[in-house]
Amino acid sequence: MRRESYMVVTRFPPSPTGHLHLGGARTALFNYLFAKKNGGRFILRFEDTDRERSKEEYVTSIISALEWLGLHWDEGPYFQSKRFELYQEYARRLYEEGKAYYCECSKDFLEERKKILQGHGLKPRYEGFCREKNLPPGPGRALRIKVSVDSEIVFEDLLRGKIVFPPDEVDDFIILRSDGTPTYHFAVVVDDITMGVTHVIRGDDHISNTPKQLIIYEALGVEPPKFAHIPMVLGPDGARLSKRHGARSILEYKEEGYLPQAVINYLARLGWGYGDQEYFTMEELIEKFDLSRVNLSPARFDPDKFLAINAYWLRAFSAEDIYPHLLPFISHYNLSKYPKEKQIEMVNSVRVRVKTLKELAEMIDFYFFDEVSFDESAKTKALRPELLPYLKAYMSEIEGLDFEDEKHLEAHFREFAERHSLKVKDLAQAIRVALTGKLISPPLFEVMRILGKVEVKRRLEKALQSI
RNA sequence: GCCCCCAUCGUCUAGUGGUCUAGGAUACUGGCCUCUCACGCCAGAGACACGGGUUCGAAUCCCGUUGGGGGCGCCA
Repeated sequence: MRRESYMVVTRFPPSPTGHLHLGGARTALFNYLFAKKNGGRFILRFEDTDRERSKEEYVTSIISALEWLGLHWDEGPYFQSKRFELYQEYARRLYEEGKAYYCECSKDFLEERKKILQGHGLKPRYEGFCREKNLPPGPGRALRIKVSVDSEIVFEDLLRGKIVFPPDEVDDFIILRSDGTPTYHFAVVVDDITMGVTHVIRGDDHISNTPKQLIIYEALGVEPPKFAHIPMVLGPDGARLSKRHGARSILEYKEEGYLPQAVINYLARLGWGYGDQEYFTMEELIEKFDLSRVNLSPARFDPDKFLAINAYWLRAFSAEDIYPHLLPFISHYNLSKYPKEKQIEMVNSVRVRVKTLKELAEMIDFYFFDEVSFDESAKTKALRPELLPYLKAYMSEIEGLDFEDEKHLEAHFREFAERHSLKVKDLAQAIRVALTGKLISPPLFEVMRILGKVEVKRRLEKALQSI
């Protein structure tokens, strides 16, 4: 019989007990990239065997985060909660083959034994009380796998090479809870087998779990997949990611004005490098991603660098590409005030000055004001009374200027300043505040051109009245 | 406590025994540019955790120490 042609299959198996955070997103990304790079399939599977903690809202939020990032799955989403019969079938097989047995030990009793063992400085483990009892299934009985390992447990990690565990590392652990639901390790293995997963790329916090899963593969008589344990993402303080920093939902970064491209780029560079290259599009990542270049040590999340990468993509993309992402941030502005081409020009003029879409939106808000709202300190600083006569003179002169021509506006402005022995800077700042309400704005003549002659005159007049 | 993983500038990394007086990015400092703020450009400061080996030669290989991370559930 001919074997089916070899195809790479990876999966991302979040448990819907929280939002998708940076660590999870990076695991998803690496699995996605590896699959795409090798022309394989990428599966999404929700590990929701813990019905207590699993929430529908997290399923929804994880899915939209993945979609926003552009991490499209080829199969799924599967839900373990809908596959219980399958796990029970596999478990029954092990039981019938004598590779698993029912255990009637109570949780309290087990808890007590654990404490005693720990008290003796031993690793807490199940001591096999029910192993030889030959108990049939029954209420309150959990199914344990019979573990008899007489040599070291070894597996070849794609990144780290051989990883060796002592023979007594694993005890007779539970694969089916007393309520008949599967435990994590068992469900994962059955799923990976039935879904044809060839490469398991996951956080290195799973290294210590791998022996258990290897034992299940062995009992089931199935060749295990290849494993690649990638280092975890740590918080800026080097501790585990917590709510305070990176454990925030990916969707929160979306709301703060990060581009999906920036998130992908930042995540890719956390624990992976490609020479001196810093910026990658998804296409480039798919082309260049390689497990052998994945770092082995945990990486800290650095908000500054993340921001810098976002700022880079804000500059690198065209204003047209950025615009759709910006829309949600400016939707409450009076957008009908300007045609889309002018809005695009606004984006163009400020995108090098901001680091997020949110900041971008804030920087162009003045264009849409009916009444300029002044920053008081800016006003006192720049709109000084002694400038009043000059501003009036300037206002009367702009009547004859071509506002479509920035160069023309600027030339006249400089000439005007010189004629009145004014510093260009002083006059510019005064007009800037008059038009925008702020000390910081896009280049003045660009602002004037986009605003148009009528609006500029109107705003100048208003400002002069208030001095 | 037991077991596992890891170790280059503050941070992310390049580096796979000689090309390393260790490169890039970010953050920081100074300068240039300049109508503001940015962008950009130039310059500066900043690291191979420590101790033993192996080798003619080690950031690169081995061992130990220290430090960091993770696992040890009828959670995932």
